[in-house]
Amino acid sequence: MNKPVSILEIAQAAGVSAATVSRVFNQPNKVRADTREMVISLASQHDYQPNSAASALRTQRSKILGVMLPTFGNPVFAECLEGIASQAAEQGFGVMPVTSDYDSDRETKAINRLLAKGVDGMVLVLRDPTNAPVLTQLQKQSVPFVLAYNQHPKYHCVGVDGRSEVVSVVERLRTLGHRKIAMISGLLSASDRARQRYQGYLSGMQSANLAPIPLIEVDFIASDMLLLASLLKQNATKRPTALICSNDLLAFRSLRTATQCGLSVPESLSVVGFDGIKIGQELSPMLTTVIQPNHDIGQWATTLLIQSISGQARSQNPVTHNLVCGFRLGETIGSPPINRSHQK
Amino acid sequence: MNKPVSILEIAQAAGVSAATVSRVFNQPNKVRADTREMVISLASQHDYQPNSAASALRTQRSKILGVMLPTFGNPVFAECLEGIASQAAEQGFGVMPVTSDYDSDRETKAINRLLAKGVDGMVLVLRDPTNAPVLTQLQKQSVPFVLAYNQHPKYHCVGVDGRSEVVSVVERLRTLGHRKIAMISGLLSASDRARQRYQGYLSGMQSANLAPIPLIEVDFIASDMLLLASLLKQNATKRPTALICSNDLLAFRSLRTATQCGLSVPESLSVVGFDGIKIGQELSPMLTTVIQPNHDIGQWATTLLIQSISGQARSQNPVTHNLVCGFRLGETIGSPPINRSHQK
DNA sequence: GCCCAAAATGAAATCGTTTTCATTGAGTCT
DNA sequence: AGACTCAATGAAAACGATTTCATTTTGGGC
Repeated sequence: MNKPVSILEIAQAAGVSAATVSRVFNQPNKVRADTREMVISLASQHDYQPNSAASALRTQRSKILGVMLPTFGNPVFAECLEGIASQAAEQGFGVMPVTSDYDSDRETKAINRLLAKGVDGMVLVLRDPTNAPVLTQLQKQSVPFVLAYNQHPKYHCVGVDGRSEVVSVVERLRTLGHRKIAMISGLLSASDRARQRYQGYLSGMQSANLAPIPLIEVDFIASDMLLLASLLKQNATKRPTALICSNDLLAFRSLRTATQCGLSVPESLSVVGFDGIKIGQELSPMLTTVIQPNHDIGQWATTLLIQSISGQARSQNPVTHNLVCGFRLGETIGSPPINRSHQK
Repeated sequence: MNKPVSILEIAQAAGVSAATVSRVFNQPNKVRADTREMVISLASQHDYQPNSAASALRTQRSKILGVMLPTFGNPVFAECLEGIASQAAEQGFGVMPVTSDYDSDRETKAINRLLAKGVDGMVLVLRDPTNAPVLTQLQKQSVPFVLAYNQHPKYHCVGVDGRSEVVSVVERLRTLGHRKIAMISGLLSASDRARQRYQGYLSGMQSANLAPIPLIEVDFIASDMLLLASLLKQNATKRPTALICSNDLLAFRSLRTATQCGLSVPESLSVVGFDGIKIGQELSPMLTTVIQPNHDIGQWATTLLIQSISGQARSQNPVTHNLVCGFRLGETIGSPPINRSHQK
């Protein structure tokens, strides 16, 4: 019903040209102080808001950032999105998120949807950046993007060094006395992060001089915790005394599986997660886990992205920021049970 | 580097006018089949994508929906957002979410940011729609919106009937033999949903002929579970045998508090949540809770919103959809402990 | 073969900004 | 006072689609 006021009406009311009004908002220092103030007060009186479509059309900038995440359901990405959105808002950008559900085809489609909406750039969390033809397409169209959580030498990346973090976890468990340390993960083929963390496990075990146990790889969708269950049901001399979980959600499942197998945590089994999602600290026992700075990852990725959009980037070269993780010493780890059968 | 192709170039390549190309995409039946096909193939050959800003400017429709949520961190809203985004995408809309962190001022600012970006309408989850002047502002500017989770007779709403759901919970507990049933909630002043659920508690207790216990009201931000703790530390004849939590996150905290007070769940205390967030079923004990159809709420709200944007709404009158909730019978409720001191 | 209605197409105006380029005016220096 | 510089402003041309209105085709009926 109410038509929004245009820049012309403000110009008319102020007795200046549209150009001047435009300058008041975009290059205020180019306008004499008194006219500037009059225009501003007039504009706010009339509730003037520059039409974003017109502005986008003229400047070829929508001031919208695309964001692609696997899902909003995992608090890791929800927290990250919060970081992205707040930083973007700070700088006058809006964000448009889409989800891929860990599926390559959907990733491509989702990115194309973002492209169709004319975003100025994107923050992407990919299933696996190694062979993602969509990235070269983006480069060809010269759409700026930053990868979050992923690692790739040729692109801007913001994340954590999952490998070394897991190495520390192994060390820590080793220090507590654990020698049979297992790892459980989602499908390695579905995530470069999972692979990275697994590398950390292998290399941590090696430097600790311990024999690695074959990875327990589960399809996250199906609730097949059977593998883990059968491992945990072995007798005490065979079964692992500690379990490193590739992510917190998996850790929750593992805790439940352990309980169902009659193992108490941390007395009979130590469990460590990876992600540091907040809910973990509300539970009993409180989850011990590596805390990723999800909010900061989002924030940094956004800052970097906006820089490369506005061409303020120091260099053209891809930049990788690995932020440091925290560690939450919860209630799910302890010393391994003493083994009466005293196997050397 | 690569400039995107415009409609003119396609028109030129096809030997037709821009108008025809436009029609091919917007009113295909108005174009002869053979020219239509030639244009389509040419367009896809050249990777033509209509410029969204130009289209938005001309049609005065951005095809973007604003979404305001309290936070992404609560899986309830994350799941809802997923529903919104998928439904929006289905209909060719993008979504632009912002968060208010349960703060009224931020709500207003967030909504203004959405307005500045030129969204076609909004899905809003408000702290409390009762006195939200921002809504009348939206009406005055005739920006369509739909409330999710909130209830208000004058606006479109999609949510659940929290009141009657809690009544059922009380009944259920009563059937199990509970008579001392308490409720814990976030600040009532901060959420109409919390009030609604509390009403359900009161009215459920009344029809069950039980004396209600004063509400345990906690500020969610501060981790003051002390009130609950002191209640639970009373002796067995005084303390409640069942606790209804106004939301799942609070239920997790309560479970932890109970454990810390030395009460086992469900043997000494039954706990019921409200929300049905997925993580609840991964835990031990699995949380018993009312399952809100979060995804569907988002989906419906979006459908309704798009209808009222495109003027297909059946009537002008505000519509309220209350979707039915499910119930997850987890492992946190049971019969109350037998009280030896046999108080009548 | 001709006429007419209906279908298909095109020319041009329009959406509301931003920005270039030209112009005016005010101040400075000799 | 005259010449010149620099700041402040305005007129008008984009940006790329959609849509109205006029014009051309097409096809049917006789």
